[in-house]
Amino acid sequence: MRAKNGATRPAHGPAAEDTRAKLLDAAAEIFADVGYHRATIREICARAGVNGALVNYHFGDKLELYAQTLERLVSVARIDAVRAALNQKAPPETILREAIRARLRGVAAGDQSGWLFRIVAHEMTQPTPAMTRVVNSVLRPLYNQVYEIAGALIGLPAADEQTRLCAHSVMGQVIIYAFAGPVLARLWPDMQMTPENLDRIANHITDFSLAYLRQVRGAQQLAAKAASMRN
Amino acid sequence: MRAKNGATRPAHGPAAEDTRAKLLDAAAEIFADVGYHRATIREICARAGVNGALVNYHFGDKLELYAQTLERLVSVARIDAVRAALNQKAPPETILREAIRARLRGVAAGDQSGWLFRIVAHEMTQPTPAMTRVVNSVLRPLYNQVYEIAGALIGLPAADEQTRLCAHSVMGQVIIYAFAGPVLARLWPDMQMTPENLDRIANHITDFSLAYLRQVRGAQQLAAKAASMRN
Amino acid sequence: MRAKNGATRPAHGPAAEDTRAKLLDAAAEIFADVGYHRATIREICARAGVNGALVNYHFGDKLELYAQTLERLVSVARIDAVRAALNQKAPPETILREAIRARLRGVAAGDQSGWLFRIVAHEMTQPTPAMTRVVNSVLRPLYNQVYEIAGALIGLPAADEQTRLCAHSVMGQVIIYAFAGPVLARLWPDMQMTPENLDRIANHITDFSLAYLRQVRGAQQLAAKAASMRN
Amino acid sequence: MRAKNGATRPAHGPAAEDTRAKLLDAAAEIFADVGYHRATIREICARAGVNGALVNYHFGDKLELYAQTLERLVSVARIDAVRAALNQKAPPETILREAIRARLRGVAAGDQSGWLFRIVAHEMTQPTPAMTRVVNSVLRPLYNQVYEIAGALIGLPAADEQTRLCAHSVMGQVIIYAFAGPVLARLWPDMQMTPENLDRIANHITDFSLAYLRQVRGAQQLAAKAASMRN
DNA sequence: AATGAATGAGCCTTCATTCAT
DNA sequence: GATGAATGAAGGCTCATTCAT
Repeated sequence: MRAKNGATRPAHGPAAEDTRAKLLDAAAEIFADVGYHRATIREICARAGVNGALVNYHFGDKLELYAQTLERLVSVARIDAVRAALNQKAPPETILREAIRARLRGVAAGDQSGWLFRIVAHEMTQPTPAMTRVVNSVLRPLYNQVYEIAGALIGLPAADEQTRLCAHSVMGQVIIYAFAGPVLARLWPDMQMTPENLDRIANHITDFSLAYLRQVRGAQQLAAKAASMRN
Repeated sequence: MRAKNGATRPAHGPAAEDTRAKLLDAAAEIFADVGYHRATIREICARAGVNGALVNYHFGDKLELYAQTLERLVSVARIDAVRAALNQKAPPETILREAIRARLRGVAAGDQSGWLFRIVAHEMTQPTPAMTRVVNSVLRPLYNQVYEIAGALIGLPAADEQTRLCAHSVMGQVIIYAFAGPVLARLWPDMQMTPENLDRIANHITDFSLAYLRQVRGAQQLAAKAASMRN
Repeated sequence: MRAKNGATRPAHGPAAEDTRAKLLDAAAEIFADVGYHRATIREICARAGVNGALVNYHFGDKLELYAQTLERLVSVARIDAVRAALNQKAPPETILREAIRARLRGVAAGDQSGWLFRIVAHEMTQPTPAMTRVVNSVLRPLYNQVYEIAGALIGLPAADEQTRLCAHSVMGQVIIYAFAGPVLARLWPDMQMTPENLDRIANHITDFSLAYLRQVRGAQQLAAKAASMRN
Repeated sequence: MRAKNGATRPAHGPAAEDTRAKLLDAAAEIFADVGYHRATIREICARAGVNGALVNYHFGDKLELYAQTLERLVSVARIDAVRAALNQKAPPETILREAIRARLRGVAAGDQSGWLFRIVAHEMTQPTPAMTRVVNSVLRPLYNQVYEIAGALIGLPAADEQTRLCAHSVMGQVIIYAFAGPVLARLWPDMQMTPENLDRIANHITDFSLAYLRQVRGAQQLAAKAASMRN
């Protein structure tokens, strides 16, 4: 009835599902707090209020718990993203602004919405054996999404190097708030992470980025026109 | 003979000073690599080539070693910064470009130049009890420096909120490369962190940032002129 | 509903009997493979294809499962032995050769025929609390059988000390192959335990033993004749 | 200062050597008793009267402690063997008798002399990752020694298959007493393992074996003579 | 009769720290 | 000043066993 490799999970009843959910919740919170390596199974079980051997019973080992915690957060995030994408026939600049705002809000909220992002932050400085999975299932989709938006804004393919550099510039501005929660709070005490302030930050990041993106788009259009006139 | 809190250190001669230096060097390298929590005293002593009990003898405990490692890196960095500032009568745009380039190079270099920055990156995701000291002695000066440059570029005081937001935007773009070494390598395999590529990235970040900064400066100058005309 | 000591077993119908049988089969195989201590209930249940709690339900604990596994193997072996004895009006030398051959084949065969012998081998180096039962129900009958054969061959009572020593000599030669599977394979790689080689080994052991046994019988007969002449 | 792989041992002072010796003694006794897998570091340290983390400090891990325990026992045994071989200009039959007697005495003695043999017995039924080392350093020399004696007795090379089978027959008779200590005691309570009884057993095994060995030698000599006459 | 779930003890190992010389 | 040795507290994991349906 082990679950190693995630290959064969126990057929589980409602009671087990409840315990698993409690564990995954507690794990997500603690992994987001201190990362994979510093998180202890004991503490996760304690926070979940269950016996310390149940991680092994339900997930096989710590790494599998971590992986499934990630998967769960990813699937939740994906659902949110889809829902968000549905009503986005808006122009790409608006999409960018909304995406940045949404991400920042998630970061600051103590709840589930920011956990994934903070876990990724830990994974970046302290890679785990699950790094490949994290990259493929979390980071790559996230980056691809930003590549698309950036590409649309500057009129270049998503795979273009300039597109990527722009995407990284946008991501970097956002990610720093995901990383640096407690540190920023001490460094910058007069800037509480209230919803209002977060919105101002989000707007700033958007404006900051658009200044360059529009400039590139303009140059791009000029070059395209010149090329078409030459033909 | 304990040294906790730096209060009472063992009386020391030149031999002790040498050992301390070796330990601080080794510690800086390892703390930069894996952060405070994953670093082990054993490995630090091994790399320093000294007995495993000497950290406790000279520094009292691991945390104090960490703190003094930071202090040392900070003082070195300060000296470098001062030296760098001396021959910088250059325009602020050039200073910005050079600062970004230097920071990025330090990140990728295995040597001392990036250690402090990488330790700060770890501290952001995994704060230690020394966080306050890190913030005050490392991050605040670093940010102040960037505030100054950004303020000069946009024609606003360093303490202005918009100046700060701009500084954070610049920092964020740089910091992501300090964090994400192994992850970025997997995510973006065709972009090796060679010196050439790093320079291209540095230039991109500078251009990306300047687009907005110049725009703000322009608006600022217009507003100032309008204000002066009104008077 | 506990079954410790075999005293109070759960009342059972045919379904239960089937489960018990599957468990006893799986247990025999695994106990023969790795012995009592290294065998895990989980693996036994997995091989039996039943729920992991059923060992405790049907047998109370691991030790009782072990004991009943032994009892079952013993009773099977006894039936076989009786059947074998029926068509053995052969001379004792032939019986000895056949017995040795059968035992050796059982040792190498993955099947049921060698399980009991291999469990006894484990019990010898790693006695369990069931040792007394093993000795009384398995080893003593086995040895008695060999005592009889040896006694018949040398013309002395089964209980005679010399008979016993001879029996041990025969047993020892056979048992080493029951023990030492993997080790012998590494020590003596060119001697694969194929059926042909096992038969050669069996014949060697028989010849080796008969050389002494016949010699004793000869001396015995001489002594008897001398004694009868004296009377 | 770790000792993993046995490659780099700490340079150690007398105090450490004492602790190591206590640990190796306790380990040998317990490994001989219950084998590698069932032995616990806790119990070994308890019997040695030292802290439970010292196995790790001095040996790195349990397996390395096991390996060094073996090495030590082997070297002691080798010294004894050499000493024994020195005054053996005796005929091979005498050597055989003495070898068997010595081995049996070691088996029954509660002391160091039998530990190695009993550990090997465990290794045979429960191979450890150190099996290769055990085979090469303990079993192979032991077997080679017996091969030599057996070859000398029957006039065939040590590597001949018949020589090997004979050697195994001799070994098997001895080994059973090494294996089966507690079991034999219960099976055969009237045969206490007193020195006198052990000597009688040793003599029996020798006589039992010589009966066949002499017979083979005789046949061998006849065959050789016949061959030489034909030429 | 059976099952999934839960439990607690125990094991090996790692680590920062302390002791004695 | 420095060293080897020693210590105790966790940490992850396994296992036999028990509980509640």
